[in-house]
Amino acid sequence: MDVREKLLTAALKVFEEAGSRGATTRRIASEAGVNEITLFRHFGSKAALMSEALACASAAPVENRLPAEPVDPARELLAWSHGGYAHLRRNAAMIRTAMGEMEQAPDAARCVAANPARVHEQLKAYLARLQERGLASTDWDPHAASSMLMGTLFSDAMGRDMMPEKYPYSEAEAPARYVLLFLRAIGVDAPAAHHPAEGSPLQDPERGSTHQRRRDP
Amino acid sequence: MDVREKLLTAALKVFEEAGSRGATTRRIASEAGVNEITLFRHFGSKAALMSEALACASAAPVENRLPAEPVDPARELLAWSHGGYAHLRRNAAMIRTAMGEMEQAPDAARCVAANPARVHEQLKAYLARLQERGLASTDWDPHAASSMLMGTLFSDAMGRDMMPEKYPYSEAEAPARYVLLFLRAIGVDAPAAHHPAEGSPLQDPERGSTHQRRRDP
DNA sequence: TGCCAATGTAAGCAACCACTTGCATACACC
DNA sequence: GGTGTATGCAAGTGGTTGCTTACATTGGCA
Repeated sequence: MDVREKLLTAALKVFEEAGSRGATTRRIASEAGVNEITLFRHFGSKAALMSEALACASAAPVENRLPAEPVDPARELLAWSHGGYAHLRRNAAMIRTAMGEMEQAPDAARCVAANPARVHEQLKAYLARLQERGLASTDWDPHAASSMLMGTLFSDAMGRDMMPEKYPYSEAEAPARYVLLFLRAIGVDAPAAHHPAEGSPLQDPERGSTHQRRRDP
Repeated sequence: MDVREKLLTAALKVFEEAGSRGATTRRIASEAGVNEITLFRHFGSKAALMSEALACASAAPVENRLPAEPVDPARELLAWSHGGYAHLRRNAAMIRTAMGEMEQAPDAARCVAANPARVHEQLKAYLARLQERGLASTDWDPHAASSMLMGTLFSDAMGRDMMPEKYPYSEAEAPARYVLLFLRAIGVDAPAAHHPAEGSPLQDPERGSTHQRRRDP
């Protein structure tokens, strides 16, 4: 493994667990198994190293794609949520630290914030398309709905480390639980038997049987 | 204003914008308009000051209460969301910083996490009561639903400072947008004309008229 | 007036920080 | 063998940090 690369990943790891002030050049170099001077010879300054490490870390793409034309909203939103949630969980520590230092290093925070802003636009467009195609109700706002689904996944991914008792579901099944509620919110039918392996146990036993809505009581 | 109190609020403010490593005793004292030595004479050490400041800050109660017995779910959940959201917005900087330092100072993070964990239990109990009383559908999980509503409000409150363009709604109306979606998710009717002042403009024009659900197409 | 507690000023300490200089070592390539 | 390049080691620079010591000032109260 190249020395530069070792230093970059070490910088990211130390940053995650100590913040930029706690990420001292000594600690980063030691984490990379490299002399501290090598760090300066390669990157010139700590600031340059940190900014490069953060930039290349948040450039990692999210591997969840929504089709331009929706076909099976339940299945597509579930797959999308799984991918996005996994990405959030993988980078949870970095995201938390970068958010915590937004006031002191707004550029780092903005670099981390670029990704979700773009993803939000994609989801919003997909949801609007659902409405156009008659695949969902039309009496809700795609922007708010997109914020809702993303926010739910985000705060689960961030809070799971801080309040484990608040999240009894496994990371694997949590997104499905939220998506189920979300589909009801936007007026999409609950998924049919698409995923026989994981479809059934995610709802309460009396599933669907008592779906009463009080209409003008 | 007492010197102790001035130091505590100054410590909190500096912590919010610089983190615990950036919150130097010199800076806190200067922020409080007090000599640095007075800080040590009052609190003995920086760690003691910070822990007391954080403890008393996160002890501030959330002023949103849910009734033990639900009467008007839409109105009650909307009021609850408004209160909780306002509290989150007020403490957003502190919460972000504390979350970012979870790895280095887990006790501070746990002290901040205590409040939402308790609130989550209250909301979950309320939602379960809604189901028992037949005021909502029964084919969803109160735990996941509580996480969803809280997570939505939380990530809006945290992200609004970092990505203003992602949140075009004002802080005043954002909770209502989410609550509207949430009520649909849990199968509660949209609020009737309870809030004539703010009820109408929060839904799309064709409100309720095209609430179609594809049933076994 | 004298006393005492709270606060301020000045100076400094050891530890740590980012970063530099000077020199030794290793290894690849000609 | 000679040369250049990458790395390591030792030491040190000026600056900051948490915290201390010693002494002066203030103001309320007996």
